[in-house]
Amino acid sequence: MSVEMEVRTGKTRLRLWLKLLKTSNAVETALRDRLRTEFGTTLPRFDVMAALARSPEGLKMSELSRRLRVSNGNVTGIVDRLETEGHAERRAVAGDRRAMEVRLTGAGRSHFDQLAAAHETWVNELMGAITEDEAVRIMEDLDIVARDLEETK
Amino acid sequence: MSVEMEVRTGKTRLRLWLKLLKTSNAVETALRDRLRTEFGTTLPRFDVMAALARSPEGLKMSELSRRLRVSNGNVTGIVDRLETEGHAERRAVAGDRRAMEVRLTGAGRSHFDQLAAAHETWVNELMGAITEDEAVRIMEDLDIVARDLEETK
DNA sequence: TCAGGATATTTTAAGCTTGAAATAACAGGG
DNA sequence: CCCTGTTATTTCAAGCTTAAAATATCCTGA
Repeated sequence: MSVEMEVRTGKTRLRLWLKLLKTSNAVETALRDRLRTEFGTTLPRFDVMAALARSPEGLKMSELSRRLRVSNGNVTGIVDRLETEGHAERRAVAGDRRAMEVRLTGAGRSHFDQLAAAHETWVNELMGAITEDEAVRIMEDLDIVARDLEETK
Repeated sequence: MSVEMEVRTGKTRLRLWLKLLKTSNAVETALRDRLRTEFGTTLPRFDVMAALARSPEGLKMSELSRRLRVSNGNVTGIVDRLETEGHAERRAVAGDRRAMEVRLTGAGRSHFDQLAAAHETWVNELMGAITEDEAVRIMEDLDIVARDLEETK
């Protein structure tokens, strides 16, 4: 590859990254706004509830932290708020006094079901411009980026 | 389109969104970490410096806020820190006592040049898996999503 | 001129985020 | 049984982020 080509490739990737960032921030902001105005909640709380909804038997704080790829201290604060709202609860883990198991309450579960339905509708609407084939193609590309990143780390 | 197709399309778009979010968060985290460990700075400060670097004549706070699409109050805090570091400075605007013009200092400019070079290298490395053609294709798709979003808003 | 609306910026309160330090409890070897 | 290293969680300090309120200034039409 010529020097000129390398330079162009470089700039193209930088441009791609900037557009990727801008678009995903814009979509994320739209979702955040709707969660806030229509349901009075936040994306982090939604993410935690989604993880809990997938594990009705409950998850330990550290497991939640690992799955969501956020710090332990972060999860503490978000679960605190969910607990205050009555959407989640902590319970002691039998046989390990260090650990706490978190699960959705009944109210949390029905609240989440509403959120999840609205969320899926919004995403379909926001990403409506992308065809099924393109979506698959892009996901394959992103998979490689994500895998490279995982390996490097 | 059949009901089954619609359902599948929906799930594909949701999956695409989740992957898009995950990948861009992962890339962003990698960039953040490197800015922190190698240069002791942050992505928001880098973004502000990048905007200032493009306008050597200076930018008003509100103009900075508009270009970066972040709140006014946010810009206030970031510029405060850049100023403390000696990388940016505020100056009164002739003829409008409400406004402040921000610009990079000499030190800020040379610091930014280093950051920008490293940043471009990192992005090339992180996005290396994507070919030039694919990059162009994805950018076109994302453009439509971004444009739809802009219109809706 | 001056009242009222618009504009520029900062302040404030609340929440999210991290990395690092602090607590507490567990588990295994000696 | 105790020492030591590990694991689970919380606390802390700092920074980013927003929306909304507060300040200060500008501008325009009556």
